[in-house]
Amino acid sequence: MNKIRLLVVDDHPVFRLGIVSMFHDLPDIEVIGEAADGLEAVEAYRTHRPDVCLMDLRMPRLSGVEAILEIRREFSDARVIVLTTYDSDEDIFRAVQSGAKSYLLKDSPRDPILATVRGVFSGQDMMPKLVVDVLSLRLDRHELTAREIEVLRHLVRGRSNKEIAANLAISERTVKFHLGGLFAKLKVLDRTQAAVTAVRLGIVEVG
Amino acid sequence: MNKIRLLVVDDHPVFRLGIVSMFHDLPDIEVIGEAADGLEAVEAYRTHRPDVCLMDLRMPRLSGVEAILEIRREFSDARVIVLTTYDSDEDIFRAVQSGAKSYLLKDSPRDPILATVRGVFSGQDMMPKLVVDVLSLRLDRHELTAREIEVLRHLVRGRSNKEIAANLAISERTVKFHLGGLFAKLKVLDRTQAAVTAVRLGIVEVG
DNA sequence: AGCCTACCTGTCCAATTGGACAGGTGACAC
DNA sequence: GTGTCACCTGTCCAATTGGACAGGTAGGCT
Repeated sequence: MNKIRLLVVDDHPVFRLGIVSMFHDLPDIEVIGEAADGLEAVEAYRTHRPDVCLMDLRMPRLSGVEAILEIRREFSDARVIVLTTYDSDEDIFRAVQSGAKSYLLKDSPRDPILATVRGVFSGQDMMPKLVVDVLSLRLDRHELTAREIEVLRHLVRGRSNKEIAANLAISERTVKFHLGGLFAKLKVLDRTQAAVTAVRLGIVEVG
Repeated sequence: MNKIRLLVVDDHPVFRLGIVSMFHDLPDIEVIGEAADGLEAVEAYRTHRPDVCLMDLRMPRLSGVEAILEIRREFSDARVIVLTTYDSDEDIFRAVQSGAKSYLLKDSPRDPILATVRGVFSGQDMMPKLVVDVLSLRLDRHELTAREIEVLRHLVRGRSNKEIAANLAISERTVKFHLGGLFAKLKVLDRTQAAVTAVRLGIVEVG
């Protein structure tokens, strides 16, 4: 019998250890890899091709949402379960938009976590009621494009339009174009509000 | 040989499992008790009299800081290490004030955690550079004048200089004057970076 | 083919921004 | 008194910003 092959992604070593211990000695699940941030997660996914991935959201270098997007771009059938501390509607929304199959909080007891891994492995989406409630409130929101998110990342780091243009190898005018799209989608009026909003909603991580 | 007797306090079952696993099979440390919130921690401390206590901060019923204060009121030589997710200057400040011997983040690797437990057991205070940095940032924050903080709060909410001026009943020029002071003290070059920095350091709360 | 989308670019212009000059006040301490 | 500090104000100017025009390409879907 083949066990469910699990990839665990979390930047907290101790939490990873807890997760791994939780799955220790189970007859039907085994942890076949660990990653400490989004970049490592993408690499580990390419290497190990796990059946299911447990993914934290807020991590250095590449956030969980960014990692899920990248993984699902390469492996559209990837089954990722978000396991995080945070339950803000924005975190939930972005995680589900990015293609996560479930959304669990880190203070969940052991049994629901095991049940979710088994359910997602068998192809089900296992969204708790909380998630459904949150999503029903915001069906109208539009996703930011990949380019807009790139520009937003630079913006949050305090780069000027000129610097962003040089960095992305596009014209300054095009940077303004993407900023316009961002302002509209984030419902703000200038770059400062956009930066604060991006940080508040967790669209861009700051360190 | 007597092992270091450790009490682990955290409201996340998975995280407690990780901690306990980390100390499993060590020759010189053993976990002799666990608690899931501050009240349980105080009771467990009375019962077990551990050598060292690992304590989370944000927990139900009684917070980590409250638990430390209560424990140290009864056992003034108690050695408590804070182990938490949060690194805001307020959390760090209050933990150090309450008498914690060290302050670790949950994303710390295994070895520094072990080293800290051993160091604190032998009577040292083990404050990582993080704590020193954050406390000095807190001093920097206090160098901001009351007016500057007011301006900063408006800035983070996306107000223009004109709007801030109207709101504070001062001239637009004076707003610029305060902004200049903020840029220098926050070591940034424009309002966008100032806003992001203010949010990152927790000087202004959002959401 | 037509349609849609993401993406890219240009010119022109009004508004905003941030800094360099230069100068005020009142309060509190030595 | 003198000094210091937070606070306030002005003019002038270069740079940046953001928007209103008005276009372009490449790829996917029907």
